[in-house]
Amino acid sequence: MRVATWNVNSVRARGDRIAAWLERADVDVVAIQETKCRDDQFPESVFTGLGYEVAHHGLSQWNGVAVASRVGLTDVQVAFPGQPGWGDPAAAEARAIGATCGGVRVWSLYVPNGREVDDPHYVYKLEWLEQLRAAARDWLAEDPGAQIALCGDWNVAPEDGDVWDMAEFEGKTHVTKLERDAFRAVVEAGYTDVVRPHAPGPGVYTYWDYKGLSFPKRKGMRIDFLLASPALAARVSGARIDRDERKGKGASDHAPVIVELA
DNA sequence: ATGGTGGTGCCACCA
Repeated sequence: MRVATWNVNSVRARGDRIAAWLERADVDVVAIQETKCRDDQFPESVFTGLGYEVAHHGLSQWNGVAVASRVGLTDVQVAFPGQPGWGDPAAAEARAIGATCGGVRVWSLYVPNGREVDDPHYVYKLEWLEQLRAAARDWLAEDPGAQIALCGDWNVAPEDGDVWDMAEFEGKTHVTKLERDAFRAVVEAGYTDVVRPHAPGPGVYTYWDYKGLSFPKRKGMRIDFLLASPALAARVSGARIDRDERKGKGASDHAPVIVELA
């Protein structure tokens, strides 16, 4: 079985490209982030036309997450328990959806960006990661043998080698100690980054800004991860970042990340 | 040498 995570940066602007990638990559399950649409705008046929079932959660033109699967899709859950909200009054944004696919509990997660270190969105980001950690810890406490995949755009570069130049990130988000601590806390709750051993850095990225020719200049960041519970991590036989999908006209600014399960 | 979205016809917001 093959499971992927991909921030598509608009499912409507990239329907053809997503369909072509699904055919090429031959994945069984894909967790998608940044669909940038409401449920009533979601182009289901992109997925159903290729034999996938799909569950989407989108509330506006911002955020939006989905899980598509051709190995079954049941027990769809929108938001994780305790997921923090944003706004006044605080309301959960469309940043998390879970579904069981082929025996694996798949979560598609879009961690808040944080914007600037002195921005309220940064505090929100840290709280969001902390509550995700608590929820993920509880899932494993309930069933230590559960196969759980925490897939998504984490908006954190956990290691210095996960950005092209640490000097350029002085005082910036994605690399601060608090963000890295929050990410590591999820790992320490029992969830392993199963891609890094198969795609070691430094200089191995999943995201390249559209601005300033970042991709050809190899100025990227590794911020998309698939973290696996112990029972799922034990099944991982390979993983790769599909850097080629970042090439050409109409690409998302994120590359898909693919994990192979035995 | 940025791109997506939505409300308006270029600009604001988000990344």
